[in-house]
Amino acid sequence: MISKILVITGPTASGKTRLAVELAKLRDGEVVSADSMQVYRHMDIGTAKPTPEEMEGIPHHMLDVVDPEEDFSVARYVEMAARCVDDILRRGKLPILAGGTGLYIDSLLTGRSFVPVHSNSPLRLSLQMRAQEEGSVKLWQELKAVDPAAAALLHANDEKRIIRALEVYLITGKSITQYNQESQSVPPRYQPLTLNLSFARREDMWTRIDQRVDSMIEQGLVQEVQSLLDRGVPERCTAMQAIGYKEIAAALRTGGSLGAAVQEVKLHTRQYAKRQRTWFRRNQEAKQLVWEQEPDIGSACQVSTKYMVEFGI
RNA sequence: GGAGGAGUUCCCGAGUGGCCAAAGGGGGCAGACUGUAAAUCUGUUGCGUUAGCUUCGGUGGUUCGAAUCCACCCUCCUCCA
Repeated sequence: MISKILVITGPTASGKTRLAVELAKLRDGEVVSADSMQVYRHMDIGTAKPTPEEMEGIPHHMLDVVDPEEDFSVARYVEMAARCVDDILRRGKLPILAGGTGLYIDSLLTGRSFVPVHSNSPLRLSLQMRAQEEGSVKLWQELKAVDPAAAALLHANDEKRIIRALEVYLITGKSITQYNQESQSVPPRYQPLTLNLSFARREDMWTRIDQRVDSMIEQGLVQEVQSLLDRGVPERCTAMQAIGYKEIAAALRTGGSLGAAVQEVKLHTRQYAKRQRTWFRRNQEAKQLVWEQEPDIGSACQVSTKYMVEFGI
């Protein structure tokens, strides 16, 4: 018997957090965040992490689970989040998985397993250096020799994935294609009712994004970034790649214009939202909640409740 | 008023007689995505289904042929008054 859970997806600033809390209140649920950046401590403003007030007493999981300088990855996410979800289920409550990181959500739901090769091996470093010097095409050709199926799926410029595929083979002697096939045969871990939020017109989404970025600045995003830097968090670590952090950190380092950095943050956020939309759009099963102009949580709750009853949660 | 310089496709910016619907970058749009995923990568981007049509500030020339040459006009910038 596969447990049913509620999943809320959608691009950034589409109202996932608020809807999750409202539905949690209505159905005695707890929220499990599916966000690759909200997992980091001390990164609150720029990740739009729900505040205690916004949580309204609803327990939230998978927030603040690692320090910014720590390594984190999908594999760790799935492991930790699954534990949270199972625990919520065990306590007879409804798990509400809410977030914008498509890979994390899909990986958790499908029960996908990951190749037990850590991504910070010395081998990876040397492959990265070789990619710099010899070009990723060279590595792609090597991959093609040992794992033609993987090479066929990857573009010769897709350095990161080529390196991953290659390191898996070199370390385990087994191709990533084989691992992936095994992973696909695993039955899904949960049965989701997915609510996907989106805006009817992208201009409305852009407006909201701009407003959100402006308000992050007002709330002190610059200081938050500064304190991360003061803390010694290196600019190249994953956490500092987050939109809103990398741009401002760069401006602080170079003495560049903060105003220009803010413009960049807005642009990058829009582009990110676009990618999220692409990811979530391919889920044909998802129930679509489309905002006419702004998120209308009230009516979304009603519609969602109906879906939930149909679905049996 | 005088002397120079510049106006290119959504933006920046190359292009100085044919190989130019026009490099490159940005942005947009579309897509991919199995241990960095807020990352990374790909395709596409004047109109038309094709023939072809309409573009490079404007108008008119030169030429078999012009974004590229000439004339005048308009706008902007710099310098001298």
